[in-house]
Amino acid sequence: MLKIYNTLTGKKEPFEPLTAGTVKMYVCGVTVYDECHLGHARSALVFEMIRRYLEHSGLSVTFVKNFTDVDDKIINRANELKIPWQAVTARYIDTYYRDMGRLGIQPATVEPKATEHMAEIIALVQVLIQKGVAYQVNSDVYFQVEKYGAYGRLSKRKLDDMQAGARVEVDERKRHPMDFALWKGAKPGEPSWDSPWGKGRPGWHIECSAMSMKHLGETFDIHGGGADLIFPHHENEIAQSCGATGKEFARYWIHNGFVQINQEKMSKSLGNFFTIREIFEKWGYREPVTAEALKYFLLSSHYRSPLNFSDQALLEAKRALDDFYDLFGRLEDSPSAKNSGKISDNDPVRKAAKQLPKAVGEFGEDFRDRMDDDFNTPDAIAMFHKLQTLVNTQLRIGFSDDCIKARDVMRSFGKVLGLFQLPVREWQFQDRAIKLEAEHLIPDSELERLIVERSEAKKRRDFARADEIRQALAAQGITLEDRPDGTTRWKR
RNA sequence: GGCGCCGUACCCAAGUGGCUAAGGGGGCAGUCUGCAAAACUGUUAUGCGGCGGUUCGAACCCGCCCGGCGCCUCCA
Repeated sequence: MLKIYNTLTGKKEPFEPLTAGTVKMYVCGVTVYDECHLGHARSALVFEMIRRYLEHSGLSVTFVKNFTDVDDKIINRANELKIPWQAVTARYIDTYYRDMGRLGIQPATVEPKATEHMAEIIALVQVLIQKGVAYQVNSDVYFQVEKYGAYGRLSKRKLDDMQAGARVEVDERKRHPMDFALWKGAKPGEPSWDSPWGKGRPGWHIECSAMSMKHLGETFDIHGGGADLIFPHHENEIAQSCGATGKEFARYWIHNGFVQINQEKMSKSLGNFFTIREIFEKWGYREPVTAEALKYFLLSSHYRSPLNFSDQALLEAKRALDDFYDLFGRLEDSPSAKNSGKISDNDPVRKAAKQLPKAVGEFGEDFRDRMDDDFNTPDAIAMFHKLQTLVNTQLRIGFSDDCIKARDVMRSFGKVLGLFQLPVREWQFQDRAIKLEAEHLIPDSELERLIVERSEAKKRRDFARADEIRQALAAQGITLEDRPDGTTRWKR
């Protein structure tokens, strides 16, 4: 039974979709005024993992992820760049898809844009006015928070508490300082749409209410986003949506934790962020390799925890994956290789290897147990490591079919996490600086020639020459491994 | 000021009432190897920020304290 931590209740709850067998989920996407940074990558990856796991569990998932493409920040950016605001949104929607593509993130089922839902937005604002929970001031429309009794439920705060310390601009036109804009009248030159209140544009939160209700219905299962959206964005979405329909809005609220740099939140305002593009460009590996290292890194801590990013942390992730791909590679190269001569029958290795079939057989169930516990990906990843060790242990004795079964299990369940999907030959093993040099210095044909020469040198016991070749290659980032069957493997 | 989260080994990180506190990295010692590499084995927290309390029993619950972070303003 899947349990999900629900921000609304502050508890892990059994997940029971509204309609058995299906899940309707909405995740706040990006406001397209700048390039995505690692924080966006985490959010995207976390919810992709959740979606995949739900699908893996046999549920049919409708996943909606929006673009907010009208907003003050977009207008500001357009002014800065002296280009039309539509050019800003078009540019950053492109870079969004470029970055998500690099990360290997699939598109959502529906990816609606705010600008394409003006009719729904305006209709929703009208309903709120009719219901008496919103009011018009000149060409603006505000939501009246005091009319919504449960305001503050999601973010666990009271209107009175917020008043006390909030640095709210004094706006005499608002009936309560926390009232927020549903519709903003347009100044000359700003993007605008016709409405009953004159030309204007939607406030920040209303587009998500309109789009989620249009594509998923008035009540749906999961609503997600970064933890910084809890207040005010999601709180206001709930107020608007429930205010309009009188029904429950989203039933489970899922929020991912922040990416941090030196223990501080990565954010635009602090200026301590890395864009996804920067990471891919600076890191030096091919994109699928960098993407997988990022995924491993981001999923190796729980989705709700803060996660400190550093070059070293990413390298650790990369190295962990090296070991998995190395194992996959050894299974492909010569699965018939035997190495059992030196292992006696009562060696502990033999006993340990006996656990492999059981571990393979129970992997699926164990995986489900851990993922069912609020998507415990770090615990799930630990299982992969355990299985990896068991396969390696078995390989010390000799190849068995269970090794292949284990590999298939790892690759198949790895798919849920977006891991272990690359062909081994596309993985890159050595550190990037060395690798970049090596690519230019040694052609494969020359490499093969040296390996043959070394192997001949070894045969005539000319170890000096053999070592000379090994060291020369090592200097260029190529590692040689002599295998039990007499062949030599190399890794860059 | 209000609300909330977190503090587990050298580093990263699971575990939230009950067998010897997962897993990874690193270190050390072995096995294997012509030498290596890789892999495997053992080892590295009588203790989970501190002090009290509840309990037969707590890293896990309660209280206080110390330290860090977040939200309350745009933010994934």
